[in-house]
Amino acid sequence: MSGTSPDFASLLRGAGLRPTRQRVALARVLFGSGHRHVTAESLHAEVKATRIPVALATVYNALNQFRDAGLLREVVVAPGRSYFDTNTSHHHHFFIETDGELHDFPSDKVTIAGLPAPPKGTRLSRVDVVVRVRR
Amino acid sequence: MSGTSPDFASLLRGAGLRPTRQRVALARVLFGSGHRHVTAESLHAEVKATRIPVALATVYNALNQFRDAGLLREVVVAPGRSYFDTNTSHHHHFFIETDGELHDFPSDKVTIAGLPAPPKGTRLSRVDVVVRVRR
DNA sequence: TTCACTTTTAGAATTATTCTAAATTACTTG
DNA sequence: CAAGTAATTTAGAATAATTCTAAAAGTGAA
Ligand SMILES: [Mn+2]
Ligand SMILES: [Mn+2]
Ligand SMILES: [Zn+2]
Ligand SMILES: [Zn+2]
Repeated sequence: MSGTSPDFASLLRGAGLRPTRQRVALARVLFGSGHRHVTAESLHAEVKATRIPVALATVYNALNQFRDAGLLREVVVAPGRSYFDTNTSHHHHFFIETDGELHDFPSDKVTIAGLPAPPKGTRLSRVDVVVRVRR
Repeated sequence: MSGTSPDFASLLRGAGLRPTRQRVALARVLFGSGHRHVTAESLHAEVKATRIPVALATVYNALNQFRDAGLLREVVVAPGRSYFDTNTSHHHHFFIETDGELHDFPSDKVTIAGLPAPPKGTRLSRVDVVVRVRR
């Protein structure tokens, strides 16, 4: 039978990370369903609800490692908190300022024309578009 | 004779803020020359160098007040620190990730087409474009 | 001048995040 | 499988940015 449940251990190994109990639990929550935007705190709460013990420091460690491995990207839209995004493909965001929610929107319909060239001695890293809205 | 030095007291009064010694000193540094992107720490250092005593808490207070009054806008591009921008007109930013520098670029040459409509029940607040580059 | 507010300030508090050093766990090898 | 070693987790301390508190100082109206 073909695998219906994704293999998080392999995902982690492929990223050069040992598939420990807590990394697998975190990966399951992060990558088990559709794309997610989480904070360290929110992810910590979700995984604890899963009855697997994880320290908040481990969540921070894992998020940083997952990001460094390219499994996540970090999005900074509000002062004082980082969001981690399971959607690593090219896309942009709505940020609902009134309640701190982030929503994706695809970049393929969006055209940005007329961007100036990067300053001398620099290479383009990424173009972020954040559409801020309020209720 | 026509005033060659801008009148920061009036600027502050016009914003509904008393022109105290420290607010005037802060305004002078912020608005006395071309557009600036400062952090609370960097502004604090600059004003202290001017021999006017200011507490860091006062700098935070003033930056928040100036922003609320529309004299500044706040820009969040990196986790854990806020930049305050004296350019309140519509424009976008280069962010040099390797050294934390922010540079303006005018929005009038930039065209963003195909943005989806704001989610139901929300109003557009602002569209931020950040071009991230590294050395 | 006086007086009622505002503002400033030092230092404590808060929040998000990272660090430390010790305990535990994962993988390798025998 | 049993060790051994290196990687990981963890509780709690430490840091960094920012806000709060309550008391002292300053501002401007009268
Ligand atoms: Mn980080
Ligand atoms: Mn703020
Ligand atoms: Zn996203
Ligand atoms: Zn700017």
